[in-house]
Amino acid sequence: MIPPGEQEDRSSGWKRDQISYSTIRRLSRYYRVLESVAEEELTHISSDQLAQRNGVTSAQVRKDLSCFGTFGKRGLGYPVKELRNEILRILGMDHQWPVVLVGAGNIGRAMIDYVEFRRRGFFIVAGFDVDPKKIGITYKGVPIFPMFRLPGVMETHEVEIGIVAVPALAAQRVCNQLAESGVKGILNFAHTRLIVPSGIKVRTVDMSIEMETLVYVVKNDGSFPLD
Amino acid sequence: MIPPGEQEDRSSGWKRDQISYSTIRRLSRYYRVLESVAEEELTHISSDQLAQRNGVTSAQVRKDLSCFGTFGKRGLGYPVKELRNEILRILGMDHQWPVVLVGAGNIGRAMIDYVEFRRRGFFIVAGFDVDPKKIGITYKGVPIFPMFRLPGVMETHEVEIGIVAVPALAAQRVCNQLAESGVKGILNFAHTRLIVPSGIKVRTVDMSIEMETLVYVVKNDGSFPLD
DNA sequence: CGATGTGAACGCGTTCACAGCG
DNA sequence: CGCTGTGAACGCGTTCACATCG
Repeated sequence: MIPPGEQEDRSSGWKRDQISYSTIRRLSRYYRVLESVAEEELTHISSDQLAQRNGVTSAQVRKDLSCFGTFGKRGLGYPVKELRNEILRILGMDHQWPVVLVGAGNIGRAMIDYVEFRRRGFFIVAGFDVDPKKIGITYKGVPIFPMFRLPGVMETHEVEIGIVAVPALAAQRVCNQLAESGVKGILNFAHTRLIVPSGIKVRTVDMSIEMETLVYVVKNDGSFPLD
Repeated sequence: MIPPGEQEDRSSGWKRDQISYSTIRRLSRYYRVLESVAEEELTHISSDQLAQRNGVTSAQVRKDLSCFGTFGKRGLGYPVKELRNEILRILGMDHQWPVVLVGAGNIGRAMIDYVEFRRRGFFIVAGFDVDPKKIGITYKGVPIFPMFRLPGVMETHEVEIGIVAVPALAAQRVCNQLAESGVKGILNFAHTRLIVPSGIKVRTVDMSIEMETLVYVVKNDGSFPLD
């Protein structure tokens, strides 16, 4: 049913293969380590060091990286800064990503506050809300607009990513509005499964599920890894 | 290196087996569907209906449930309310879980606001912060205390779960304090990998990683499932 | 007949082990 | 010799297929 799925090369010489969800998430964590190591002026790092700092095996690190190219030097390790830049590029963090935020409640404002976001190249161009008391204000430099301005703002800023931080009951409606405005990816904090047209990617972060998973392992001294 | 790990039966007649992380998370979602279905006064639901409402296969649903017992009736489906209660019990949500919150910033307050939490049996007994401006106030009925009161509050309320909602730089210190006060599980929102004594479970929710994963699939039209 | 429960088959990510190279 | 890169082996969660039972 699924065709062999050819996959052409990108800008630099990638290997073709199917990259897994887990690999991408680990890449994101390797990057964090490389960032701090770079400050220590170390020039090279071994797969084993990277592994230990992330709670995985060195073979895992090497496999993950080998999906994208050959970055290491045998007997030496990986050049810290080069590898860091490489991962940056792979993740698409080598340029800025404009983002819209729907819902200016606590979660929404937390996202605006989140300094790590800015550092990683995400910037929230505007927030949107239905609450008249929130509309018109500017929170930490981010203007909060009424919903009807969503399509316009998304178009002018060429926004592809939206954050949904509204109550569960409003989430699907907001999601539809984002979809109509041409969103490509949604980070959803609402306690609901969103239905989207095919092609739009949704990542839901559900605090309830996280808590329940945590409680389960605590209660049963569960042995599966949580992280 | 890891001993075979026997696993004894609990209260009612569970099956012994190794439950997977994914199974628990799905259970949490099945529960949500059962909740809404129960309101529609339907008495039974098939694995197929449960599956479609969650974007998984019916075989998956049956396998998941069969880990914990035999709840369905052949040719009929699963009794909605019974199954709901069963899952409630499996997840440990059949009783209240007192929780402490460290960090009364936006994320912290978002957790206090999060109504779903209350409904699921989590209640935040107190918040803690180092900011004198926050200490002493009460947010939505939750008092905010100075850090030194953490051990006392945790003991009197027999708290096992803590939420870390502080900046990355403070997270490990807070984590240590929680550990010393006898925490069993931590939900961590800080952009850091926490080091904990063995036995303490940590679930980290890192918005940066979520965003970067999302961006990757958007950018490369990634084909792996995000949710 | 309809839907569950489950052993067997499958697919895929992780780990192992070692060849290869600086 | 040290560490990378990688094919092969492994383990495990998912899917298939069907016996089973109301």
